[in-house]
Amino acid sequence: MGRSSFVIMFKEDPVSLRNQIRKGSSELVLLSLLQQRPMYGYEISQEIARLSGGYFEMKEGLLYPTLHRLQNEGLLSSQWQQAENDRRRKYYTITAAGRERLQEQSSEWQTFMQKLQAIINSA
Amino acid sequence: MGRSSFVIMFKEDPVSLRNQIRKGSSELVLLSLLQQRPMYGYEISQEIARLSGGYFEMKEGLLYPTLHRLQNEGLLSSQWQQAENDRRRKYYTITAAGRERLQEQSSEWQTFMQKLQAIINSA
DNA sequence: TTTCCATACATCACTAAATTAGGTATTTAC
DNA sequence: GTAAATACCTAATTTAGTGATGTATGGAAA
Repeated sequence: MGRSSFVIMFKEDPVSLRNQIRKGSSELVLLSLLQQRPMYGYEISQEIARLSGGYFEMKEGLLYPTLHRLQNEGLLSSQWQQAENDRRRKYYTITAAGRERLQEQSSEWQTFMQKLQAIINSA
Repeated sequence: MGRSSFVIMFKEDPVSLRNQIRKGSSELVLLSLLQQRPMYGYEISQEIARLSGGYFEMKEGLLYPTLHRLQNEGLLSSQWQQAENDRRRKYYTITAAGRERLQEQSSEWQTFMQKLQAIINSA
């Protein structure tokens, strides 16, 4: 915050639609990103922010447990790798089962959008 | 189940994308419906199922508490009414604040769709 | 040189939306 | 007469996501 002076701070509403409806999209987001190329956790979180122009951010407390779960379900595999600067990174790769799941999730997402739009536009 | 015989039952996956991502859309759905006309709880739950072709269903355990919360926040008001058949119905009407909130939620939903689509299509 | 930020992984207590399962009461259909 | 539909409601539980914290290394600035 630095020189936190006489400014009223607005804590971002934790129950905004954005925050609420995003729930459940984590799996789709992770599988989508990893379909492009293998990535490591920290990289993923940055890509999510970058691609959405800062709109989304997946916090570590959700990111890592979710990656572990997806690997556990056989949708991802992981390999430790050493970066040039000697930092350890765990790269996640999407599996065949993961690609299948992604297809399902994708079309489910399309349907969901249409159905919700139907309700919103029913006026 | 009735004559539960030799049939493998497929319990609907409770963690499908549909079920997961729907979380958080309740407020938007309710405000959208009530913008059209005042409705009572039971009617709302049927409209949601009808408009989405059975895709969505809002259970009572979510519907009623959410209606109460929205009324508490000043987004809805309610009036008891007697139907012809003498059944009591509690009609909910959207308030001015509710209409404002609906506009916010609507445009937030549009943004959310675009941003998520950007990630999905980033391949 | 030590202090701070960024990188990179991870877990844990908590919050709150949604589910499941119960309850009351009246009307309608078989 | 009893089962299903209508019509309201609440309480215990589950679980995705948040916030806080912890470990460790690398690089930049002071």
